[in-house]
Amino acid sequence: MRNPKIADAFDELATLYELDGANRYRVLAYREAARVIRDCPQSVAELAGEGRATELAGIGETLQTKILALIEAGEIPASAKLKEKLPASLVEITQIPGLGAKTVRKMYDELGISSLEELRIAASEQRLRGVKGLGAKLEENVLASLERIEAEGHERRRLLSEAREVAEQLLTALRAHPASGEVEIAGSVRRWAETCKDIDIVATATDPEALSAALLEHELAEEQRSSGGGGASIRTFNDIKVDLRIVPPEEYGSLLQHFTGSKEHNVALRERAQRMGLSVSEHGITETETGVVHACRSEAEVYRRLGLMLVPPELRQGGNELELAAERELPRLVEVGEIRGDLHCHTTLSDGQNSLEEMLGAARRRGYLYLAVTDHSASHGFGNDVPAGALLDRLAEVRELDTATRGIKLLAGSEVNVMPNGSLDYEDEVLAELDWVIASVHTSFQIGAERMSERIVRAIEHPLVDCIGHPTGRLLLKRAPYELALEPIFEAAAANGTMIEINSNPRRRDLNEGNARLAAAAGVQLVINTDAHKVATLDNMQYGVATARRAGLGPQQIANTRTWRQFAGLRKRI
DNA sequence: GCCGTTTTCGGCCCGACTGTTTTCAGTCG
Repeated sequence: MRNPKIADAFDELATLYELDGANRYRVLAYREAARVIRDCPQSVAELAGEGRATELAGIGETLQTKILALIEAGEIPASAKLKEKLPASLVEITQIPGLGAKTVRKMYDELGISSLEELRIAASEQRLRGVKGLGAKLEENVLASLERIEAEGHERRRLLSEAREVAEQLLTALRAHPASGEVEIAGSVRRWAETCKDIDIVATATDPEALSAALLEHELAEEQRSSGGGGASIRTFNDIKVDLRIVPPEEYGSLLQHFTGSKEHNVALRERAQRMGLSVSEHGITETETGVVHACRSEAEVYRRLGLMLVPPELRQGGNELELAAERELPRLVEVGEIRGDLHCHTTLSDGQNSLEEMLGAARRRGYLYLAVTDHSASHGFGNDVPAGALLDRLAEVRELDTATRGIKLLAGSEVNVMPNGSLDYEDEVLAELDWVIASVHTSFQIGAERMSERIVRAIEHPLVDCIGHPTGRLLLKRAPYELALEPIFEAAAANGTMIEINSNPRRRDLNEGNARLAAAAGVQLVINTDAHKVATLDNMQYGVATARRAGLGPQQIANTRTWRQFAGLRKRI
């Protein structure tokens, strides 16, 4: 059983307990456990089988027993028992914004509401206001939420790239406004998370009303949600919610820290503060004993007062970053400016939109020292296949262009398909002519973890394969990774000197941060590539670098921060 | 239910907002 399924079961159990009126800290414990299980890079089912799930923070003997029961019986006995008492469909009602377990339980006890449809009818018949504490406004909100849920399914997340585009435009506009002081993006966008729900911006201003107005009047704003001296809120034309919060300069650091999150990071930060006799909020740091409040102008001050190094936003994940910050051992993270070359891109030869010359010119303008052009291979579908003959023609073209170009080395490469049995779709004699070979899986995703891992390991062991492309095949918000075991893959890659890619396409981010961290720890050389299909998407490098930063990786762990000469020294073939 | 610079019991992050109240519980980020 995979981790997300176990995590979902505990989330459901947490809500059931909450509906049952259990101790809130017990509920919290189940929710925390669900999060830990979801984020765990190893199979929690296997850990529990070995009696080692208790090594995870937040999982004790009781939860381990429940995990084993879940795997054995398909359901946690405690959940089954609660579902005899309460309809399981109440859980789904708590998903509606504004309706927590307490309210849902009350509506069930007093009105017998146990499904979304019953809720809709009761709200439209204005029967909810008969319950003490519920009123007309709630009925209105419930109906609006139900309508939205019907229209767009559950709450819509979007790719970071989509939100960043909007966030950066707004940031530029707000910073240019005469009333603005400090302006910064906060939230998941600032942490470079894979997906996000909304955009948070925090600011100081000489005239807060005027700065709020600037957001409301921005050309991207479709709906003005609210406004005032404390900030403003809009919805953009592409339906992204944006919150601007404005505070006095002396509280700016505290506010920025607070709204950058993550939630898990802030919880850990506050727990640490409490042990020091301090209390952290978005207004400042309070000495519990004296009540003295220290408002913080900068984020650095927030962390300094807690005895910590400034934690880069990408690392604020609620992992071990605070311990590292306390020991002054936070890693020095790789930066976009340190990337010296891109080793995965496409041209019009396969499915790209720009020519070889155009891609080379763009790479050169970026200041790269090398570029590998890696069009798809012989068996690639969609009419974008490149027969061996065409590849050899391209090779000659690359050699000629490389000789004629100063300042950047152009490499002849290919992104070859790894067939289901692990073989490649060009003959070795053809591959041997190339400077750089990426092997990727593009077909037959459903062959099971074991066969998929063997397939990729075989490609890794091929002497002419330099690198594995987008290793897990996931597409964010679209397609789950295919089933595979990464441990043997990382082990084989380290042993064979085959590099592994962090694909920077914002829909891929593959490897993801957790797996990139594990790969680096296993001694694998990582390469950050864009997989660009046109000149503009060479800019996606920032997303791959963000994933590496979130994995805590520095330039020494990323092979393409090297010059080409240094890079060549890391390769298995010279 | 978990966990230990509070160490096997007694705590467990904080404040704003909303809608409903007339002093606050519930929800959310």
